Amino acid sequence: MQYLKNEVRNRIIMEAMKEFQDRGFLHGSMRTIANNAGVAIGNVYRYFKNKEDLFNEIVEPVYQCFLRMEVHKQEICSFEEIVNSIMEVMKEYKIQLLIIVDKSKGTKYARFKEELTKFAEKSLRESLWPELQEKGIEVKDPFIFYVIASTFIEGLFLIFRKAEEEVATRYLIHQLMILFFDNLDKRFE
Amino acid sequence: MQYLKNEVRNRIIMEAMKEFQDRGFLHGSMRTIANNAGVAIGNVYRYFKNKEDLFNEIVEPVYQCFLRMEVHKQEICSFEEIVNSIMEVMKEYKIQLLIIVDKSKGTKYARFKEELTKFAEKSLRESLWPELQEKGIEVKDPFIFYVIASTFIEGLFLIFRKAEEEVATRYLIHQLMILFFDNLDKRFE
Amino acid sequence: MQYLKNEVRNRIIMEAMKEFQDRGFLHGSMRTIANNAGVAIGNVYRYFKNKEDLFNEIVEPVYQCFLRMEVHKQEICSFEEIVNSIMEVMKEYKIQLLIIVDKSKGTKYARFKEELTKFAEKSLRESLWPELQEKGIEVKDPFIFYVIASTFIEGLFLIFRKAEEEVATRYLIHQLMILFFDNLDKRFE
Amino acid sequence: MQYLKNEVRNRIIMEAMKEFQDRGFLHGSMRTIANNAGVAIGNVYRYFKNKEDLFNEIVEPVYQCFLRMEVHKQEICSFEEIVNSIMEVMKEYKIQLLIIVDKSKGTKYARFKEELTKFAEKSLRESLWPELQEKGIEVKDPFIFYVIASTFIEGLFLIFRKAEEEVATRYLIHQLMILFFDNLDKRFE
DNA sequence: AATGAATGAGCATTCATTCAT
DNA sequence: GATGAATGAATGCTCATTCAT
Repeated sequence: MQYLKNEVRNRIIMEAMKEFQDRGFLHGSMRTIANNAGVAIGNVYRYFKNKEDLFNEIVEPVYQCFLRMEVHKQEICSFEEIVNSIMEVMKEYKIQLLIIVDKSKGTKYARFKEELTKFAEKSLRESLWPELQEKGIEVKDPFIFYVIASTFIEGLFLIFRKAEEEVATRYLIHQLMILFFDNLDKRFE
Repeated sequence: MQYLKNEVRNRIIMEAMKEFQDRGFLHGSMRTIANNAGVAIGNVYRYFKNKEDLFNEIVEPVYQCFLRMEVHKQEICSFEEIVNSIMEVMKEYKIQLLIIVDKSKGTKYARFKEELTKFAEKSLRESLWPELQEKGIEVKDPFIFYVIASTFIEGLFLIFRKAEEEVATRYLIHQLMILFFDNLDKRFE
Repeated sequence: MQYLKNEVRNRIIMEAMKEFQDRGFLHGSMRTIANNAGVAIGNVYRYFKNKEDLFNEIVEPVYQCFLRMEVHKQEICSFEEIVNSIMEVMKEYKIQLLIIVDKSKGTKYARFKEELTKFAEKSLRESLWPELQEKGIEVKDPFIFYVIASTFIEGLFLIFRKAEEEVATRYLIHQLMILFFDNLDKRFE
Repeated sequence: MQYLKNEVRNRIIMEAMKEFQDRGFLHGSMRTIANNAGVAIGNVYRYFKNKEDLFNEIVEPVYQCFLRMEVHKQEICSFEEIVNSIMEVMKEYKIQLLIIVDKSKGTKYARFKEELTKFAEKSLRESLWPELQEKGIEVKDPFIFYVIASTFIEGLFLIFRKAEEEVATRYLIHQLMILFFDNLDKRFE
């Protein structure tokens, strides 16, 4: 580590985030990243082994957060806790989270949103099903739970994408949760 | 030789739909389309100026429906009518609709889902706002209407993507509408 | 197969042979081959899947000959028959043989000369050893058999590399065999 | 700081020898050499102008020996003396000799083995020709002398490459010389 | 004297598009 | 009308070499 190194690394990471955000992993161009970072293409490869590695470097911290979440399933399995976890990650890694969710086709993270959704669905179903059975409500097609989980998560990320200020974000997510889950069981009647 | 021409044209369109559905506009391969259509690659370019044009040809009818919907907004501005329109389009142009929604990255239709959402949002907002104001309910951030519209539309397409049988589809969409809009105003209180 | 095709293919093969002969597989440049063949680089890949495939196309026939030779070991195991086989191949595939022998580093054929040498050594040893034992001659280091086989084969290819006319080639190889093998057993005494 | 400089220089040379021995001039990596020598890559270029120069530095002494041999040809023209010279060089510069012979593709020494062979051939021819003419033996194609020289030298280096112990090496070379040159003239009859 | 970050030409390969036949 | 051979710009990546520190 000599002069500049970290600054250059950061510049590359920043431009890579822009590029992957714009064009996704598959179409993001290493040359474009290098040019925009004001760095020769060869130099990028001093900092990152290859395109996949550069992508991973951006996105791995976010992924690790979710692995940890899955490990602690027992304790935090309530839907609200999942949402809190996501928001926690969001605070620190906004762009990275949006990249792993929207732009990771072609990488090992490609199914991240799907996994996240399945995880959320499971939690949702586990909390809702007993309630509904108690009330004698029959759910004809359980795929609806997946739809709820998926659209809710979509809504969450929509807010994140748009969000610039924390108070507004909190309000929107709070509102979203009310809209989605307040008296949710009654709406199945 | 108009008949022959149309037959070839249709074969190309059909294989293009499969290819774009599978791999999206950006990754869909003209060569693959030509091969699967049993047509020389050069001949594809007699029927369609280029890849974008071929894509447009597939997707434009769906887009036109949407444009018409926008033009007639006075008459069909209720949210339910929008949903009905989408379902109408869906019946005739299922694959095309899913392509324009999911696989149009890299084309001028890339923002279709967004536009559709904005349109739906407007309608939703127009029907909801007066109701809420009557009740003296204040909505701090109207972006929430966009979120509702977007997630609902997401849910709709989720069901379409999954759907194989009409009865199940209808049930799921019915359920979805109840979950999203039943007593929606109360959930803002 | 339309106009020109075979002619172009041959031109590519010919220039590839020159290039691989000059610079070996690893350093031979596809661009150079394309340029010298008067063909766009992309077009080369219509005829050959990749560099390795182009190399194989050149060299595989020669390799097949030797596989056949190994299969028929029982019948043609005498050293002279091996030489005859090599010469047979040489007549048809001179450059190809020299390429597989000298320029195949980086391909699956890289150990071809070594294998050929081992094969020749085995045959030589099997014919020589009994003779020597009969005469009570002790060979302190059997590596000498490998050296004989290897240098002889080297000599063979040297002649091939130089050879332009068949009569001269035949004479040289005849002479080489006399020099190497005439009274070879006596020279161990 | 001459002492320090020489120590570094030697370390570079040593690691370069290993690298060129392993991977040849063309594939040998300056970075690897620098790393293994525990020296910054830039510093290598203070000691050696470029890769070729570093290679030359390793190999030049051996080449000089050969040049001296050529200059003194009047005195040392007998074939045996050439072999002795090679073995002399071998003792001091084993690795360097094997490098210049086997790994110099891409450098000005690429044809070293050929030159050496030509030199040996000349000497061989000069000693053999009169003998043969005396006996009235006609050699149809004098290229055979080149072949003998070349294969013999090949054998020599084969033994050197394999050799680990001096006694075995001496025995093998002795055996080789008998096999190649004992009654060589008779084998032309 | 020494460092290692930076450079950029080079590589094999892909693919939308063109055009001679 | 139709063919598919030909084009060449673009991709990810490597590595000898340079140069600011």
